[in-house]
Amino acid sequence: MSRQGTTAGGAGGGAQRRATVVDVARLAGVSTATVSRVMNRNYPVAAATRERVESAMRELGYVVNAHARALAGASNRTVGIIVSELVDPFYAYIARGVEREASEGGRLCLICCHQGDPQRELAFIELMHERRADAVVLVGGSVDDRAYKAELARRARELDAGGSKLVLCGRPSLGDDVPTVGVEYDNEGGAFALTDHLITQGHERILYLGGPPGLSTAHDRLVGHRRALELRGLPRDPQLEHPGPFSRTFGYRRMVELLRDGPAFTAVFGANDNVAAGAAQALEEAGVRVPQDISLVGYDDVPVAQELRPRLTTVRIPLEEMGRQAVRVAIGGDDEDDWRAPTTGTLRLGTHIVVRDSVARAPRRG
Amino acid sequence: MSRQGTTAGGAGGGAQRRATVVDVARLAGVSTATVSRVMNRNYPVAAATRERVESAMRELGYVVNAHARALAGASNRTVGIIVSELVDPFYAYIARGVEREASEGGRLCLICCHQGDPQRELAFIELMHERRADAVVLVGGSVDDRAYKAELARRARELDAGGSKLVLCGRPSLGDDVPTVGVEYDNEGGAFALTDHLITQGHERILYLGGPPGLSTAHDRLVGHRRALELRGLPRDPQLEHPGPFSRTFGYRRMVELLRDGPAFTAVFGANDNVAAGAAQALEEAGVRVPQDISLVGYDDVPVAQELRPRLTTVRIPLEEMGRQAVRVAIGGDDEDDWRAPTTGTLRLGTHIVVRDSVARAPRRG
DNA sequence: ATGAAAGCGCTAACAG
DNA sequence: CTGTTAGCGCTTTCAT
Repeated sequence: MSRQGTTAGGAGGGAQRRATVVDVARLAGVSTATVSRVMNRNYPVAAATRERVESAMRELGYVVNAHARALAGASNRTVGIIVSELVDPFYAYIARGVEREASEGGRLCLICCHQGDPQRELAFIELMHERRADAVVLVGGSVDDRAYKAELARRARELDAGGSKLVLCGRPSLGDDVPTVGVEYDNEGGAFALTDHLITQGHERILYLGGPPGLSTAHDRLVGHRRALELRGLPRDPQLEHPGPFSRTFGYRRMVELLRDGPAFTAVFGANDNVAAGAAQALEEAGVRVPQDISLVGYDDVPVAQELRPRLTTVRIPLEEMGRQAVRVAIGGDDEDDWRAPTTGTLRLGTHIVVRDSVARAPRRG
Repeated sequence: MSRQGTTAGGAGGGAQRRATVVDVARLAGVSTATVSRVMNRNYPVAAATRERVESAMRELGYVVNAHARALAGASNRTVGIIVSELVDPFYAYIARGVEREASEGGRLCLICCHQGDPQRELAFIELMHERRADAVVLVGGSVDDRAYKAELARRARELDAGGSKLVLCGRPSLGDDVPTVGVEYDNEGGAFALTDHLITQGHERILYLGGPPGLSTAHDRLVGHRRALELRGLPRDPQLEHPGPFSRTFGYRRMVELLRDGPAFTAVFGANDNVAAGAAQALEEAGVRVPQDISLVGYDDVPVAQELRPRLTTVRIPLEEMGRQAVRVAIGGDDEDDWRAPTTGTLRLGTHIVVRDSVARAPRRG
């Protein structure tokens, strides 16, 4: 394992001193200002000089220090994304939108997963603020807790005071007096449409499964569901509402229990596709046919919806687009002058039902 | 839109001057050194003083500037992840491992997707180097191109010279003289085992579908497949090998074509689960039963493998664990002294077949 | 077209 | 226990 520092750049392993502008300047026989100018191409430099500087940089293996650069004034070209779980397609697609939009704007993304813990979420916002991210995108529903919201508002103000923006992506605003921007989609309306679709097919007893109580997304969907019931004059039976995690596992387990000793129903509304997928598995294992015996719907239209057999009827959300808009709405109106960028603007994206094969007319009542 | 610095921190919208250590120090009536000490808790400070400083920080809405901190010496506590696609579960699970391990070590992750473009990948490595990431994790197979590899080696050396590490996660080493660390799993062996499993079940004509030619992962899997064939004395029919993207779409389309006018076969080996999922759909639509008529296997054991009906027999890779090890192997032996951390160590993780329901004995030959 | 020098905000010796 | 001070590497006026 012998090693002999032959190459410029050092012999590896330790933290040798990296080349700096000063080194480059010296080697090229110019001033540091000139080096800076050739890097940033924002000022005329003689071709010959540029040539020498660039070759010096190459020879030294020079790589500019982004921290020094950020400190000296330039934006650090970073946007932060905070999600609860990276492997969940719902978040993954939004994150992809954020990443692509950021990347196209020459920015890099800081990402982190709080795994459903509001405290971690808050801590991550702080970390990204320390890094002076141009924007911090908070993805997904938020918990309904007074102290938490107050803390969030405080962070939003701090961020704003420094010229950054807190972006609420898929969650309600914190109030007009809190400087945030947002990108939303319609949870209430989508759920309403879905339940209405079910009712139209003759379903009157619809099992509602999943959605953490206290999470904004879950709350809105449930409200939409109830509104549809009400509008059609159907009773709301608490026995049919089963809040819980947005997870496949929950959908599966609860469905198994309910199949064993639950109330009667002809359709199942999974609060998201994951829950519906879990329910589908339980139904399958119990020998219940979808949609002949029981109809099933989900929400989000993530890939699993098309993977399921029968394919799942669900609500499509423009996930990736939301991610893109999140950074656009935060960055777009921020460096362009102070062009009256709405400090508290909220963009609302549309959703729509995707009818596939998991819903049929309700069986004749016994 | 008048603004009147009423609140500490300003009234929002623009880039007000943020509070700095100097401001805090002044307000608390101490020196900046003391402020630094209370923040870092790395040096004794009188309780009363600390109290005053902390309250000053609160009052000013002070948030430390990570760039200044990084510049002044401390590590910036960042690890970079470079994947080709965030929403692909293969990458998502590895990324999750990286993120969790990093997060547990108090680090934040920079992430980016090159979408299969080696040039973008290289560019991102540079960007992360500029940010002085402690480690840059390159995830997934690499293209077999001389110039590309040389460039990668150069970047690895630069990174190493600065005390960072390039981590090769799921791709071959660049050679003993290139300072990288790596975490691998066995592509060749897993494919060998899978094909052998198929042969044991009486299959002699196995269609091999997908895997971009020139991508290391794809190459190794194909080699394993061929070796199993050879070892059992089965002929290798070029007609049965159909390289292509690692995508569901490719699996579907090519399967459709092959079903129409391809050679005879009794089993399909999808180079990964995505391809297998696509093939499964084509098979289903063509009325071909799996596994009675045709057996099907995949690789990776991502969630879709369990979603498919019948459930897919595949090879399990410890995806998340690979991600965790990637940062461990890069960070672990780096700040602990210069404890002869192997500069070019490669960790190899095990894989194993997961037998589910998509393989049956080959139908009697007609 | 190029150079000199003043910071950016923080940490880390080194003194008290 | 606390203050002073010298950088860290880069950008950016202001000169030349």
